[in-house]
Amino acid sequence: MPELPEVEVLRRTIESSVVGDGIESIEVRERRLREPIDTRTLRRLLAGRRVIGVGRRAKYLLVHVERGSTLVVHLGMSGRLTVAAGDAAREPHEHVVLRLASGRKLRFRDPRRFGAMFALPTAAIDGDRHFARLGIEPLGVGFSGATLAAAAARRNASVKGLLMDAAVVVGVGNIYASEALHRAGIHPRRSVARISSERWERLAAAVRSVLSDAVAQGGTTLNDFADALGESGYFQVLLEVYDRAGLQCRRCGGTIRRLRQLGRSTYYCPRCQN
DNA sequence: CGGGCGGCCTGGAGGC
DNA sequence: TGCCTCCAGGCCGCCC
Repeated sequence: MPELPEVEVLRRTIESSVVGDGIESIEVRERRLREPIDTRTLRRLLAGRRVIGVGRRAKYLLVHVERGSTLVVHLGMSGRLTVAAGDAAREPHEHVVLRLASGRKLRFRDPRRFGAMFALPTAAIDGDRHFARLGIEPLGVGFSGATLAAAAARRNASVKGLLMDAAVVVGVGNIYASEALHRAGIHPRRSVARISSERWERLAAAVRSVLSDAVAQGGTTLNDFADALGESGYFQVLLEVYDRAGLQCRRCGGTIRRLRQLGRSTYYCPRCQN
C-alpha cells in the first residue's frame, strides 16, 4: 500500500485543502481496524478544534489541530483519506467521517482494515510506541550511505530486508525497495556484510531519488492509492522493475525476474543488479 | 538479539 | 457462470 511517497502526496493535498478548517464532529462507523478506534479520545482531543498543520512521520500522516493535539492516520494497505462534499454519498468501507466547519467531510475508507487512526497530544508523538523505534527519514537531513553501513554492522540480512526495516530507515516498502536496488545496481539478495561503502552511498542516493521522483509524480497508483482529492498518481508508468516480471529491463535489455523474499515479491534485473 | 514467518482483512485476478 | 486459490504497497508479535 502506500509507502512514503503516497503518504507525502496525501499530506500535501490534505494540507492545502483542510488547514484552517475546523473539525466539528466525528462519526466512527467501524472501529475494528488494525487497532480498535478509540472514539472517545478522538472526540475529546479533536472535536471543535481547527486544523493548523499537516505533517508526516514515516508512513503516518499527522493532522495537527489547535491546543496541542494530533490526529494520526495510517493507511495500512488499502486505506484512503479524502475530502468530500458534506452530502456526498457514503462509499463502501467508509469507517470514519470527520465533519468539517466548512460543510465538507474528511472520510477514511479502508476495505482491508489494516490501517489505524488515533489521536494524542502533539507533544507525546515522539515517545508514543508507534514512533519511538522508527529510524531516519530518507528525504530528511542526515540520511546517507553511512547510515545504512552503520545499520548493517553486526547484521547478516539481505540488503532488501535492511531497506525495509523501519528501525533503520522509514517509508521504504516493497515497491520502492525493489526500485531503489535496481537504480543502485545491487542484487536484492546480497548480504549487507558484502557491500562496499561506495555501494552504500549509491544505494542511499537511489532511495532518495526514487522516493522524490515518486512524490513528484503524485505517487504510485497500482490499485487503490489516491490523494485527498481522489487523484491517482503516475509513478507506476516509471517503475523499472516492480510488477514487470518477464518484461525487458529498460536499462540493459535483460529480463526482469521475480523472487520470493521475506514472504514478499521482489523484482530485479539479474543482468544489471549484482 | 536479529531475522523469518504467520496472521490480520477484503477484493480482484486468473485458472479450471 | 461460478468456484477456488493466490496475491496485494504494512506492521506486529511470536518463534527460533
